[in-house]
Amino acid sequence: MAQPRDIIGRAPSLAETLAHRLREEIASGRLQPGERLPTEHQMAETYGVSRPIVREAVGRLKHDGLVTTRQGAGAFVAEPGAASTFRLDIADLSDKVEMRAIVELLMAVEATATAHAAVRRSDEDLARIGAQLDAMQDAIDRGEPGVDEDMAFHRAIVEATGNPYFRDLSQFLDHRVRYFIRTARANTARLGGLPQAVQREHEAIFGAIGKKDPVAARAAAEEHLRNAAARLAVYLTP
Amino acid sequence: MAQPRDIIGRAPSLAETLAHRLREEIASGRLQPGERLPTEHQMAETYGVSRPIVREAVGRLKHDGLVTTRQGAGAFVAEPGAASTFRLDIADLSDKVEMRAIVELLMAVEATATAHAAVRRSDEDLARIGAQLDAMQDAIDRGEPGVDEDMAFHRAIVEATGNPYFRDLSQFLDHRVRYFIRTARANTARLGGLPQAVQREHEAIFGAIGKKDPVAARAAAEEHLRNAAARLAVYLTP
DNA sequence: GAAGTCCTACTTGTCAGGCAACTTGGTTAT
DNA sequence: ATAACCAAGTTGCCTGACAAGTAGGACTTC
Repeated sequence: MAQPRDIIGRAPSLAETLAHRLREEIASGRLQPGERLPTEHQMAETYGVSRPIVREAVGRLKHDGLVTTRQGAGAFVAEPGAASTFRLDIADLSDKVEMRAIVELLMAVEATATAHAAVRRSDEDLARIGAQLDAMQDAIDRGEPGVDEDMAFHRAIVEATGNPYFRDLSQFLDHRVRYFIRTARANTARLGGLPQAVQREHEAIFGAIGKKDPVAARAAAEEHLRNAAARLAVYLTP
Repeated sequence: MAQPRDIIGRAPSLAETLAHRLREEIASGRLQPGERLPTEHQMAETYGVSRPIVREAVGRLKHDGLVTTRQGAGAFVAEPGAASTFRLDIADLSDKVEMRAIVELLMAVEATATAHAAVRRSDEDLARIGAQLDAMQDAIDRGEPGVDEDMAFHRAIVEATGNPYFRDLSQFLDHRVRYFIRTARANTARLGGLPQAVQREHEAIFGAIGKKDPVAARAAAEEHLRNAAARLAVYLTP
């Protein structure tokens, strides 16, 4: 079986490789929904691996909701939509186009989340957001970049939406973007650009949420993310 | 080891159960990033399962990017942000609140995608979208609900964004919502309500994209999804 | 005494074989 | 013809083992 390299250059396990192949078989439609997969013994033979490896690979697809297994009956590919995971594998971490696409998605989610937060936030939510804003200001005054405080500020906002899926997806994308930047350019700790500029944008967002103005909140969030993307761009290859 | 039931009532595999526990350990912070997990032998003993089961569980976390393993060294929990999958596990399929939260997220993604499509669409994109619109009309004329055509119409739009992440997430959420409705209420084939009403909303979206008007496109998409959510609500428990 | 080298215990990756639980389809008995 | 039954096949799980790689201590050498 072919042994492709992962993004770090390490050889993935046999199970990972086989899972990837099966995933492609399903995605391409060569394995139709409802169709039964070959038995574990057959797959073990055709791919030249042992049965535990096949089990591990099938287990991952099952984990992702792509197949279901019935003891004694076999493994069947699930219908599209049964998949319970959204996979965000980025080909080239340092590619500007890729990063722009991700940030664009983050912008859509977080801008809408901010608008929702403006409408639904309780006074306690607002207080929590304000506290994080102050914490960030304190960090800036101490001369720190305030990365953690920055993240906590945004987290407090998406928490205020009251929609756990918004919160989780937003956090996921946010972490992902920051992580990629960090690995692509390990030098800079200042992810958000000049802290003062970031803080002013944060204050605009906070103000809109305080006034319960969803349109202004969305606009402020979009402006903030647009600027953040522009600041990040300098770290990326053209 | 406790054997919880999954949403369908089947007992998940031991590996799935263990993976879930480890996932919680990480999410809760009891296992800090960079920290080493117990060895497979230790985990096998403490959880009362065999090593292959532990391997399968750890393999899934590795698959999701939550841990990394180094042969001879051990398994280490990755830093937040390294996770490459976004999980969308819904507790209660027929719960109105859950469904509303999901649809709200879908609305954010798809409305923004529609706005982007309006700005960036090529003439070929527009033609493809129009073709799907016509196909849906044909299906309606034949007295069919046109579910597949409906999905194809939306797919053509998100394709036109030129952003694969928008496309994939949109498709994922769309599939997910339709799937849940289908399983929660297996009776109805007409997911979208009256086809004529759906079609009129589709035409509004198409018109806005044709005029390259992002604001109108967003509004039309939001209107469409709001109505779709309202139509779905009758199938759900209060 | 300090530095470098080697070696051993440990950990993960993989394999082989086997038993239990379950499904399925055909066979047999009624 | 129908119902009960059985046997082959499949997944779920386990034990035991070996190979490959890591890490830390012991040993040698300067």
